[in-house]
Amino acid sequence: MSLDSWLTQLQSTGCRITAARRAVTEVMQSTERALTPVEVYDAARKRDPRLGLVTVYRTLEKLESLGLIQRVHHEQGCQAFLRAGEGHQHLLLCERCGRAVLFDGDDLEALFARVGEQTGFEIKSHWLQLYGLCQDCRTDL
Amino acid sequence: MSLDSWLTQLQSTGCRITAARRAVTEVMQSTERALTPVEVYDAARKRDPRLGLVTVYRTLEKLESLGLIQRVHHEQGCQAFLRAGEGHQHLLLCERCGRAVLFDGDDLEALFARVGEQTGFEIKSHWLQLYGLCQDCRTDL
DNA sequence: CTCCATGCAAAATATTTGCAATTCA
DNA sequence: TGAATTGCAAATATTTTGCATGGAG
Repeated sequence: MSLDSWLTQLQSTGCRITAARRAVTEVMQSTERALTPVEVYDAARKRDPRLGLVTVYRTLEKLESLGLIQRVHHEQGCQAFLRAGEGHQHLLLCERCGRAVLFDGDDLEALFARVGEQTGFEIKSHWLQLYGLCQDCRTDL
Repeated sequence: MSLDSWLTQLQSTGCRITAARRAVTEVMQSTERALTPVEVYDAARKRDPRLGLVTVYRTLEKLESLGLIQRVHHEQGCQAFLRAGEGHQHLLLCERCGRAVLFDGDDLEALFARVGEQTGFEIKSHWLQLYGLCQDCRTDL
């Protein structure tokens, strides 16, 4: 997914393309790690120095509602955002460097069926995140 | 796990058993839903009207560090707490009434092995929550 | 009697809202 | 041009900290 694709999607929902949105979008598009609003703010100000933190919040909200970015949940906090996966993808996060990787998790259906049966619940959605050490950090210790 | 068991565990780490801790513990022990600090505060004040919100925060922190309660993550927020599962248990939450159920998730090992192999990560831990409708809410719609 | 624990008030964070000025289309 | 967007300041919400008092052991 390219920058233009994200901007086009923003535009197609009636948004105008501004310097602020372009800066935030570029940052979120290119990061390997989940970023907090303030981190996005700091990074995006290098592209658009007039950018305000409030606009970062508003733009992140917009990108999230379009499904282009997702919130990443962590022990230490749940304010960080990352580009979203496509389809049934889940997050794998490096505990040391923060790098995030998406992986497919199609083979969870059997588990859901079993749990649904055992509990009487109708399973609607799920949420899975894995934590570990990425290849670089493993060899780097 | 009984109330006394939780209090004993608190005591064994050097904590004194006070009215405040007893009230918060009783609330967390008996709830079917994840509760925010303020919800705990409101419920626990019925048992100990002099209780302050700050003490609720401090007691929840203590219970969490003992592994007796866990934080529950939600789209709407991640401040709610619930009793913790034992062993490899995960959360199943009803989207309508909030009821929480724990289920075993031992059969995720194969998935982790596959993902580890594909990504080069050494998987250390994971985090899974399911969402759906509980039996009551299904028939109740 | 001795500390640990408490509640209050205030500080520190994090996020949202109101609004006049700006700017994209 | 005109409505959407912005940044600022201020309001809210959430969580943490300092400190004098109170209470468990």
